[in-house]
Amino acid sequence: MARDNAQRKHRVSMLDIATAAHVSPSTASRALNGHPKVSDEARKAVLDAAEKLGYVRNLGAASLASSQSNTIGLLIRDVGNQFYGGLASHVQAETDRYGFDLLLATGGDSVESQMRAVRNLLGHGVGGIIIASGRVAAQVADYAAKFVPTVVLASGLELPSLNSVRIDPQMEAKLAHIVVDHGHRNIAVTASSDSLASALHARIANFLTELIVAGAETTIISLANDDTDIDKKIDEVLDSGATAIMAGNDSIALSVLEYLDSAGIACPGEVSVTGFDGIGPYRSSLFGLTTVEQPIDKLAHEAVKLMSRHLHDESPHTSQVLVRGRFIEGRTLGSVRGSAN
Amino acid sequence: MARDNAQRKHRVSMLDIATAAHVSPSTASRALNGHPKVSDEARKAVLDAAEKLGYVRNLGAASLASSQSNTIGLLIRDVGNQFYGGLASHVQAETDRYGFDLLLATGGDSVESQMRAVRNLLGHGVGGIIIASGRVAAQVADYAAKFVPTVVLASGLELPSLNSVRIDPQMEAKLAHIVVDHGHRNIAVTASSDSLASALHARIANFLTELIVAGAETTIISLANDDTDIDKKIDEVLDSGATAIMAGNDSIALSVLEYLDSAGIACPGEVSVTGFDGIGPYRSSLFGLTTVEQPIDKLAHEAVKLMSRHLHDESPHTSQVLVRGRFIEGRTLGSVRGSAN
DNA sequence: CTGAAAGCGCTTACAG
DNA sequence: CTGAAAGCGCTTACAG
Repeated sequence: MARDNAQRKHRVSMLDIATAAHVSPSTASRALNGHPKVSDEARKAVLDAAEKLGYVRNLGAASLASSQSNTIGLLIRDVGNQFYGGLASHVQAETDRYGFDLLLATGGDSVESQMRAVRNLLGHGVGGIIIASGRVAAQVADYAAKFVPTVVLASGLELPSLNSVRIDPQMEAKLAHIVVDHGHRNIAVTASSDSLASALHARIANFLTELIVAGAETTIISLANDDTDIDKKIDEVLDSGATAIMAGNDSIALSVLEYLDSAGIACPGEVSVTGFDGIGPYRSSLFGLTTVEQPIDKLAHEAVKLMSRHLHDESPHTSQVLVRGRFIEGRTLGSVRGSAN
Repeated sequence: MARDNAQRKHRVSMLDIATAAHVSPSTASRALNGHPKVSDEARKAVLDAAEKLGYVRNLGAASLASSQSNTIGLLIRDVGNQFYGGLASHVQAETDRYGFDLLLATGGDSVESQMRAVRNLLGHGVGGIIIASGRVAAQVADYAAKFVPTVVLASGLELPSLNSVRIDPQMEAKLAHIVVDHGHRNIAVTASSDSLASALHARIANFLTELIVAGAETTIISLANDDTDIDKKIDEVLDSGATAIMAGNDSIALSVLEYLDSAGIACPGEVSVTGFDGIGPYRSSLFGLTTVEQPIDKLAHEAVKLMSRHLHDESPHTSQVLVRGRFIEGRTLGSVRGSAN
């Protein structure tokens, strides 16, 4: 209680507690790690001493000595992004359940910064890495996989050499199909000009494939990262006769809705809009956005489960897991005038 | 390129690169750390070898040996929360600028889980800890501060013994004042029944103080964490004559707006609503929410700056930094009928 | 400018 | 069940 406050220098070490508990460092270590072959006496003495002295285990030293690690790293592109932030939150919950410690690192948009983040995680001795980002370069994932078990989560990357967990592409096809079923035959799809945006690219590709197969005419709205030009581009596709806009995600859909609102263009009266992700405020009934909900809880669950298997078993084969999403019926998708619903 | 893929066991160590570069480990270490007193020859040889061999420095071992650390830890309650997620993202950007590595840990709602997160960070040898959470127990912050420099960010905690950075409470007062200026005299304020929600508590207290001083009548809407009962509570305060509801943050404000919308109660016609935070989709013109924008970029900037000072200087005194926010005029705050605006 | 040596805090065969 | 000892990968006075 009444301790000097400038004494944050000397951290109490395992040796300190071994001494206090009158046992050897070996026994202290074993007791602290819940090793079975320790007498109850010894265990209690050690645990009490640790508690009393406020011991904090030096994880770096521990994993150095054991060349094992109980902590897994999560590389996230941007926790400021509602979807990935939510995903991270669920991954946290899952690793908790499994008893792993979680270390998050965020890697910006460049390959370089992602590499740095991975190296940072690796440097801290994580036993495995989960990469949750719509913008991973395959090269970053490959690099990580060279060192520790790696699973790529909710990204567009799906190489046979990589473990991955993502939403079933069926959902993307299904959404496209639903739009067509509403009578739309001229449909604009937003695309990203960012080469790293693999999740978006994969999604758009799935949309387009389905639309084309269904015989719809498609237009692409190419968006840069912070596109301020979106208004003009929307006007253009509208002029060219598009009756629906399928946005790559809810955030983009929201930008579209905002523009339509400001321009006095009725939605879905004049043009329908769909999103993707279905997370947080984007789900608000006030928006009424027609979208697909990505099951971030299940995605996180599968990712950690897969990681756990790789950490424990020797199963050296990689796997690609798909989880189902859910269609959210909103008010922004309407039927084309004069068509059957 | 064509390496065996099962060989992820042996990581290349500094010794490997020292050998490859024909120098001693000492020199290798110095070269890698950018130590000035190394010949250009040696430095180049080492750096080349490191690059070629794909060296990843073991940060744990490094900080173990030097008892120093260049990485700082960020404890975040929930990155799934738009505000804290965004804040984390900015903190990341700032630590990058300063050349720190960042490790994130998320601590759930309980003191216990927060403690665990802090211990985890500490165990990984971080040199300092930033706690960004609206729900920190003072005890957690105190604990962290016992070991490393600690700054509490955007929380309600503001003890003289703790470094803190938060939005100027003036902004909270100002918002309350603006509401009164719109002629409202009977105002409901949402409050949280969660004892850990210090940021919310501080905010509510500031609202109430200002409202009471301004002579308004106030009612408190007490909300549990996942309150499903919010509808009834809103009805009650409306029945009792409230003409405005000041929500503790935008997310709560959104819930209120959704209910009003579903119940067909006009906003701001029959009742005005304000939020707080002003981040991301909550800022959408489609909501038109009247709120206050927290300057997360500045908050992050000040927090990291403060941390940096504590890491480098010896300045042992703690400081409390306040940054200004910005009032966002939306459409959800209206004037009371028959009052001056 | 460079190396040999000791040590950071832990774990883990190895021998009791 | 327990301890002495060696070693994990690094850094840093200390002596050249």
